[in-house]
Amino acid sequence: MAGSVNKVILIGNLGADPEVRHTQDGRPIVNLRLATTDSWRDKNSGERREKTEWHRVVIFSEGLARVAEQYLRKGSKVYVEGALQTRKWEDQSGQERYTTEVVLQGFNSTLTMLDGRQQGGGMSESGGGGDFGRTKPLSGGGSFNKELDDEIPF
Amino acid sequence: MAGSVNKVILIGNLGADPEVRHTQDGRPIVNLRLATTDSWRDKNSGERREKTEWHRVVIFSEGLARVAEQYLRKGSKVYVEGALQTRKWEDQSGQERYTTEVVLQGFNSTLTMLDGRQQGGGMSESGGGGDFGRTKPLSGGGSFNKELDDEIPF
Amino acid sequence: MAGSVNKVILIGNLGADPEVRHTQDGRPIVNLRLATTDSWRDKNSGERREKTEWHRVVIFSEGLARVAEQYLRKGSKVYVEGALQTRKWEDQSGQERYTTEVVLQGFNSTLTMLDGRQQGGGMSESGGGGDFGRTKPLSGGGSFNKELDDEIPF
Amino acid sequence: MAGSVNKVILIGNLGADPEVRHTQDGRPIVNLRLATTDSWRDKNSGERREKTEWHRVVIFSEGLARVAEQYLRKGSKVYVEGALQTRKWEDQSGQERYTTEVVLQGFNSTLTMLDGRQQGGGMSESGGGGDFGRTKPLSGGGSFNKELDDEIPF
DNA sequence: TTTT
DNA sequence: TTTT
Repeated sequence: MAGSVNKVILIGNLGADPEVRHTQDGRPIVNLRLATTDSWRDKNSGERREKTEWHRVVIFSEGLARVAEQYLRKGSKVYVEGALQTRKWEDQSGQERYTTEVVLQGFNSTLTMLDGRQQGGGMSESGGGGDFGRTKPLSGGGSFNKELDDEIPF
Repeated sequence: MAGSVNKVILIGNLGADPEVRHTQDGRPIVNLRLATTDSWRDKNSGERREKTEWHRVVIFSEGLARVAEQYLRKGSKVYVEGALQTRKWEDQSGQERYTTEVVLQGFNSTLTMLDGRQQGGGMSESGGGGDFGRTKPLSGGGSFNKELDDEIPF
Repeated sequence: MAGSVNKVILIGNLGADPEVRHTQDGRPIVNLRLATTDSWRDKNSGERREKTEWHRVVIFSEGLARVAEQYLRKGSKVYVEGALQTRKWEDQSGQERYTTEVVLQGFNSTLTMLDGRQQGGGMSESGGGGDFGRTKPLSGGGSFNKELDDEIPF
Repeated sequence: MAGSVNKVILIGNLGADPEVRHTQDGRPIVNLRLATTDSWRDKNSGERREKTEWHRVVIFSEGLARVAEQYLRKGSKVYVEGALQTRKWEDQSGQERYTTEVVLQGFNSTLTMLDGRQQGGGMSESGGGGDFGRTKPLSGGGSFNKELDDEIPF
């Protein structure tokens, strides 16, 4: 459709280490579980209330995927910019299910680490840190791989 | 959590007239089905490919809900700014299901109509049009009604 | 710096036809004057007040520049996504001046037309219209040309 | 104008402590100098190049201003969401000058601290830290005070 | 003037 | 399952 925009911006922390799968030709695809927490004061009780939202982030952009695999860990705080995508799948009983994800793929996708040092483990052997060893928000390199959705069993 | 952001920005067209439900105390809650379409040229075949993504938008902000009810129709083009929220529900067979929606509620929610005239019907009797008869992006008035999730059967 | 983001999102109308200049090697650079209008009701007087903000948009991305040149006209409504940049220049009297612009350059830049038909003139001969004859938000192609700032007299 | 959006999203570090001024009736207005840094690899030389952009942020929202005054210091990393605004002023020689700022005022303005602890000084006596002692992105409280632009000598 |  |  002419003139459409589909953009998600999240800042949150990883609830687990990145999950990495690979396509048949060896490119990495990374899944993140990202938490954002909203808190507010209840107008009636005056109590402070808090609600955490969990997001599924899927990184198809090769450069961003490699970076996420190397530098992100459980607890990492990241800025993520991608698009909403809902995919259909079948559960064990053959029923249709839908899962909505934030997809980083192609242009206008960004991943930036917001904590200079990793608080999880595993950084030492890989070196780097900070903004993944580069300093610019990492952007998707333009490869559109929508077909991958099909070939990958989530 | 300190320093978290959860923001969705969409520009698209309504696939149907807004669905309006009401809370027990009479406030409207509006559901929109919003389409965004992405198109690209396939790198291998060179063919133009297109993919439409459908989004569920739920408007809890009273002001925005009233405006959506009055002025939006199937086909309307809108700018929407809200937050991602996934809610759990049970299907008929008692199985847990999850639905992810773009929620307009409280601060930092916006709804702006992008077509000066309605292309669906129903605008004439209500007057208005353009940006709903006002010209500023309509913003959520701060009422947080997370409890509503429970009381409303989607 | 690690973890920095610089993003501007505007939806507004062009106050004039795009201005096009060319680099020595023939690439187009396009300047837009874009208006956004905010309106609100004065809390004291109750009167409706309105304020228009004018933005300078500079398009270095070759693809977006060509599209803007071809399809945008005075009055066109556009969605623009770019970055803030302030450049220094000297006025006639040799005094330092600063101008802040929204720059579309490289990744994470987007330009999308939001009115299907041009309301200014000049579209007929160029054909196109809608979302510039393609339907995906046009993104900057990755060419970083910061040096251009210097070679171009604004 | 119907359907306009004016939004700036920045993540960067403060180059100096917040500057605080007060209106005649005692409300604080805070100015921040915020740096965002973009880096890229030069396509010709292959060298890594870096460019820092400095932004003027003005906080009119009373709640956000108090928070910025209390918890932000030189070096603090923040997420800022506001709107672009260019104001005209006269220099000493009576010449018209323009300054573009990111204004946090009213709805759709947000300020979130992204470093849990202050690295500058001055936090100890004020306590707090983290997300300013609350955990939700702080939002402008809805007070539109555009008139302030006039009454304040920057 | 920040940060890495 | 994160974070404060």
